[in-house]
Amino acid sequence: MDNVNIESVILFQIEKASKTAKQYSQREFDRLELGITVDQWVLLKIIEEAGTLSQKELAEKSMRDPASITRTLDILNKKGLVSRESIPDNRRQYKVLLTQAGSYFVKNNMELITKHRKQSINGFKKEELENLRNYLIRIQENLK
Amino acid sequence: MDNVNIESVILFQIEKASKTAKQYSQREFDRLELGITVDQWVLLKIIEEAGTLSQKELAEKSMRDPASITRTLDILNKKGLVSRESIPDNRRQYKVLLTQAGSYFVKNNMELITKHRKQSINGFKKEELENLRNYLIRIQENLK
DNA sequence: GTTTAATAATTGATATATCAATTATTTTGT
DNA sequence: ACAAAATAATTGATATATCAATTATTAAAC
Repeated sequence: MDNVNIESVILFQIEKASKTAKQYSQREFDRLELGITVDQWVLLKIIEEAGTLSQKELAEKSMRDPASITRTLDILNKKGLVSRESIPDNRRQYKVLLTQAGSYFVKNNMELITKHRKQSINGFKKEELENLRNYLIRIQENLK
Repeated sequence: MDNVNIESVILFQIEKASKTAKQYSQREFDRLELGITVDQWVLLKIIEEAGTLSQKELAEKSMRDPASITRTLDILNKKGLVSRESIPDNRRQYKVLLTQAGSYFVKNNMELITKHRKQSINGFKKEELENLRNYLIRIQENLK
């Protein structure tokens, strides 16, 4: 019987888990008055790890629309957390990077984020985590 | 070392899998000109399964904001797929239900959706699926 | 039984996402 | 070298999401 209850559909559970996690983090962000959204945090973290990267790369890594990246970077730039630097031999793209304030911001809040991450996988055995990671990647492979 | 690469963070992979799946389905919806979004489909499916339910229940089951449900139902109502019926002894909420056209719509497209679901878990053993489901539910429990 | 509190749905304001079109620049093909 | 195609970022139009406030109704507390 194909027509199963939607609650039993894996993709539905993935979406629920994703929403639950985002809402959980955003509540904490708001409570601590960090002044940014979870999606903005993800961009900051990706930039920090890359050191510097183009907006196109940022869009790919975060799986978001380039237009949306432009606007979010404008917001983060107004907050003084990121900047765009011109590239000498390439006037078509920028190097996106963290400002010093942005760098501090990520460092200062990393602990909170780590706490969230740990909370999300509380009670998981190492092997279970490996399995889960593997499953999620396989699903993405199946759908690309 | 806490400050791991974001790609290795489970929550990040969950979000990526979620986005990948939604984009995959939406591309197909658009290609087949179904005229609805994936999120709208989810509401239709929840309503179909429930038979009838209130908007509050619909918001809970879909993990969305009641305001957003109101507006999406307006859209689905304009498309002729859902209706709101008044409840005799309760003038504060409605019974949301599918119209006949909505009911046909769900039936007619269920096969496509089932194909997507199967594609997403292609190559998974039964046991792996059970594990994955279990992991996702545990993560949600951890974050509520 | 009447006031107060809680609830369901809606609306307005604002934020963000997405698509298509546009601009500026760089790369490719001939 | 030059025209055509491709690319990166931006902008405008539109859709949707979210929060807070509002309205209408029902349940509760006294």
